[in-house]
Amino acid sequence: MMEDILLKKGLKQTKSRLLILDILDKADKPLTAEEIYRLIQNEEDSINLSTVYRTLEVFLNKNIVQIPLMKDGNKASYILNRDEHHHYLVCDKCHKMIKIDFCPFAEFEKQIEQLTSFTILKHKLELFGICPNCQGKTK
Amino acid sequence: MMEDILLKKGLKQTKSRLLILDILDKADKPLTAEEIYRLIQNEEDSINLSTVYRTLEVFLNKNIVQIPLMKDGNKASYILNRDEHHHYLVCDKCHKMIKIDFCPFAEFEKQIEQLTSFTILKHKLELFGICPNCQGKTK
DNA sequence: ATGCAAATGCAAATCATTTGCATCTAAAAA
DNA sequence: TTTTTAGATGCAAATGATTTGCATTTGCAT
Repeated sequence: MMEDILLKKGLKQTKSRLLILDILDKADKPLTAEEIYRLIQNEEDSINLSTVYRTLEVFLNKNIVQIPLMKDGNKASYILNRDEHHHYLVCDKCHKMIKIDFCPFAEFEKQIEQLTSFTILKHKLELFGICPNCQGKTK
Repeated sequence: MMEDILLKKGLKQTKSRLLILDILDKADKPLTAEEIYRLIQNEEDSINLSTVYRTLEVFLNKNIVQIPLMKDGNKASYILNRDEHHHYLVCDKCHKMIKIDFCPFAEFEKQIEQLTSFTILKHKLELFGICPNCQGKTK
């Protein structure tokens, strides 16, 4: 389960880390540091916002989380690193976000490696469009 | 040419705008506001950093520029919106950045539209890896 | 040439994120 | 189990990117 990951990565098991892992595990969308902080406050527990930032930084270095996109283009948002690979599609009007469970870039990456001699480690893809609800609306 | 774009978009022709357009036109990599500001200072001309930000915001709204990626994950960087479509590959070690001139996303886009009922307007793809020079180096 | 809306410079404000430092705590050592 | 200590946390202040208020200037339509 989720808690074991701290042991596996050689990290101390602290209240903050367990809370943040739990929040991320339950989330189905990327969350910003601020959002994680607020969600933890909602559960009567309380940890400091800098602790959230510091914890996320540790998790990032240990590959426990990743930042698939910048919310509103300016806030890092985090998801747990699961084995699945997916991307997000965001509505330009209402900002609704949905997960896209497949990705056509595996093939592409090989081509790029041959072309550039880089070793490709990862990619970030963000999709933007208009959701069904907002289509037809003026603005 | 480049200058006409202001007329076409119904924007006043000012020194700042022309300078910024010129810098972006000559650039072969995305530039941050700060970088544009510095490059303009180097050419003996001088405009204010807030003007750079305000100008880029106007250009963004008029689709004259786009932000293909966040430099170092935290600074918006801008390129001119040309008709070509491309992406960038960044070395995780030395941060060298190269342009990738093709993108297999067109077919994928249709599938996503059918799957989600969204209308896809654009996508951002960032590639990360290790460049030939840095391969084999320890850190 | 004139007038005005829009653009600019400058300084201060804002917002996300980071950091210094004193204190606390998980987990290794005794 | 108690002791020890490196690492984690809280709090407040600092930082860095970006935005904004306001007085002044400038492009361009009349």
